[in-house]
Amino acid sequence: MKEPVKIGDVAKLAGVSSSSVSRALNPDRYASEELRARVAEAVAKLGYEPNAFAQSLRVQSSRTIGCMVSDVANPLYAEIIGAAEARLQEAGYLMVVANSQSGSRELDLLNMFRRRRMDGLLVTLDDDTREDVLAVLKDSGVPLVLLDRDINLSCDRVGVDHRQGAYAVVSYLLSLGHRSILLETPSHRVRPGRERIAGAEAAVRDAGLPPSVLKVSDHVDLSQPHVFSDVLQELARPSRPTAIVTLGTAMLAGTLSAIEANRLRIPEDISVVSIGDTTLAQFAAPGITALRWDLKQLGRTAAELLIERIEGRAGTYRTVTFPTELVLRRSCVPPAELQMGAK
Amino acid sequence: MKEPVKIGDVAKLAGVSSSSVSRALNPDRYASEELRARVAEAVAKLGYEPNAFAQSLRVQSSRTIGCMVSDVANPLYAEIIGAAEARLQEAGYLMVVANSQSGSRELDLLNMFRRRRMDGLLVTLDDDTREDVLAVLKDSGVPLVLLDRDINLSCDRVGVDHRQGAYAVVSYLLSLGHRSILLETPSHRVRPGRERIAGAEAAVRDAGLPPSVLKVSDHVDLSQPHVFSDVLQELARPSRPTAIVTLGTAMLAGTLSAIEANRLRIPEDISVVSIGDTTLAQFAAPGITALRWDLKQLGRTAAELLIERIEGRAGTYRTVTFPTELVLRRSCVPPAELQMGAK
DNA sequence: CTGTTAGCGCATTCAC
DNA sequence: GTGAATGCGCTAACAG
Repeated sequence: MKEPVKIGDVAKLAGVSSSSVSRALNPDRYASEELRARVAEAVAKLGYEPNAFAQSLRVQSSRTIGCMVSDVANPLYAEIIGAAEARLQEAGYLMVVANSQSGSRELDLLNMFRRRRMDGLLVTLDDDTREDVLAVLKDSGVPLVLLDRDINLSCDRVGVDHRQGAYAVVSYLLSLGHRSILLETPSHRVRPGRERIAGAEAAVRDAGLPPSVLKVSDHVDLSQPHVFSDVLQELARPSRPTAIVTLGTAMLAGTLSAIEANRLRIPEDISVVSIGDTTLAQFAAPGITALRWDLKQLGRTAAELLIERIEGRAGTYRTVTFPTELVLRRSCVPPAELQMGAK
Repeated sequence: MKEPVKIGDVAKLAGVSSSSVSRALNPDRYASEELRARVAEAVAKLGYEPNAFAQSLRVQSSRTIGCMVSDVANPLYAEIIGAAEARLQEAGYLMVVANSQSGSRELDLLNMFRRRRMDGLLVTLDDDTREDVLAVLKDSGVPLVLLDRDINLSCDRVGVDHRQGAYAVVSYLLSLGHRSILLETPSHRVRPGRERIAGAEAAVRDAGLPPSVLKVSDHVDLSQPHVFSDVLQELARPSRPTAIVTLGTAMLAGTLSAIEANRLRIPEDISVVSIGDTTLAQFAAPGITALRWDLKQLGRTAAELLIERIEGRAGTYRTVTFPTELVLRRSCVPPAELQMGAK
């Protein structure tokens, strides 16, 4: 391997004390121009990089933030993380990212973060109601930004207006004449699930229709095979849904497979709406009407709030909620019994 | 915030010295059962978490590995990263992930990693040929696993057999009768690009056909809009391709958009193959024939190689290459002029 | 088996 | 403006 060059080596080469090197390297501290120049030269020659541990130990700040999500590979998260990381980089922070494996590792990970004295946390829990996780989070002692979660904690939040979004989606389907709608969503254990369900139910209510119009199937396991078998089952019922609303991730893939397996055609036999405008929704056959929101902006904002809080530039806790927009494609038409013309 | 409890506090409460606490907390070190018990109790009562900086400073190991990719949100990377992170977690490592923003930040990030004394690196460069980046990598002094890159460095590697894959894809298209194939791929600045191009060219050669059968369009910008306009242009030529091969990421999305914008039908008017079996390829209209490889296994293996190397259990440098498999779907048929029957 | 001492590499007092 | 001493929290020698 290599020799780790330390501040003393630089000092020796530059013919100054190590405190001078430290000062020369720190922009907002006294140091003559000449000293800075000599130090810079020595640093370059030696390829010196300060040891961040020693710095952190001294300064009590790691310039690292921890990010915990249930699954990094979920495209909805990946986009957010990418944008957040970019913003953090600009501000000189590094980001640690950790999969909580659908919640099972949340406690361990949070403790890991604590040991490393993360300056801040970007978190999306797998279950808003787990008291033990909440407790750890509460006395973690560092700024926290919640990603689309709603737990009883003093912290900043960014989220999506899923309620309004689901309301819009379901209203749209009702207006087309659908009276048997299946909503496939993550469970009410997390905010998006709860809000979505509430929004969908409100739409039915406001339309003066009975609750039975809406069937909610909420999942903890969001994987493609799991959703596949669930939708398959729903399609097998005598009163099968005429429209399905589902997340635009692997859940949409599972749903589309199940529809295909049943030899149903979209939209003639069944309408589909994707929650989240993924490339999958855009290019599926046919294009899937989707609820869109700005993932990049969300990630960036989360990072922004966190940075401001860490650097003491933030006041009262803020909640930024992003609106959604319904993108119409060809996957939705009135239910078969209302369709006129050919067939 | 909160009071940071340190080892001394635990020692005091347990009525022992801080070295005893340290020992009691470290499994492979002498300590009586009674001591361990008392310390454990004090730790629990105080909610003590050792300061990882102090530990790292002392032990000269961060138990953190740095991962740098051009874009975390690229589903092909996201999957790999997720799997690698899971394996690293098992081994007690945390993973820092950083976007190199298509290469522009590689140098900075590598230096950041060095400051933090990462125990190992998982890296995929944006350009295999940049000498400055290579130099930094070379004397980074820590174990490195290259993800599908091929640079002149002593390190472990995991990769995909893109050459064989591209060979298979192009051979297949040629066998269908295509004589004008467009390959959309990342540039020859990176291994996958080079290998792919070489494999495709070999397939043409081995079929005894002239090189002009294959048109390679290699990109540095892999974004959807960029590929869209490129493909649009290619489709506008008098001798437009009868088959397109493209990456299954945003590039595929861009390609499909361009085809759609041209009102061409897949596969009647044009055949399409996706390199990488993404959900997009699976559910596009119609299903896109795709080249598949095991991303999860690749990520996991990368982590594995790195861990073994860090822990001194590795000998000579290894290169693990994953095979590809062609998944046939409905997006490929003989070119229009060879099709019989209707139309 | 346990307590005492020292030092990991750096930033920061305090003198000069 | 710069150098000498001190300590961030921890683990590893060394004694006992």
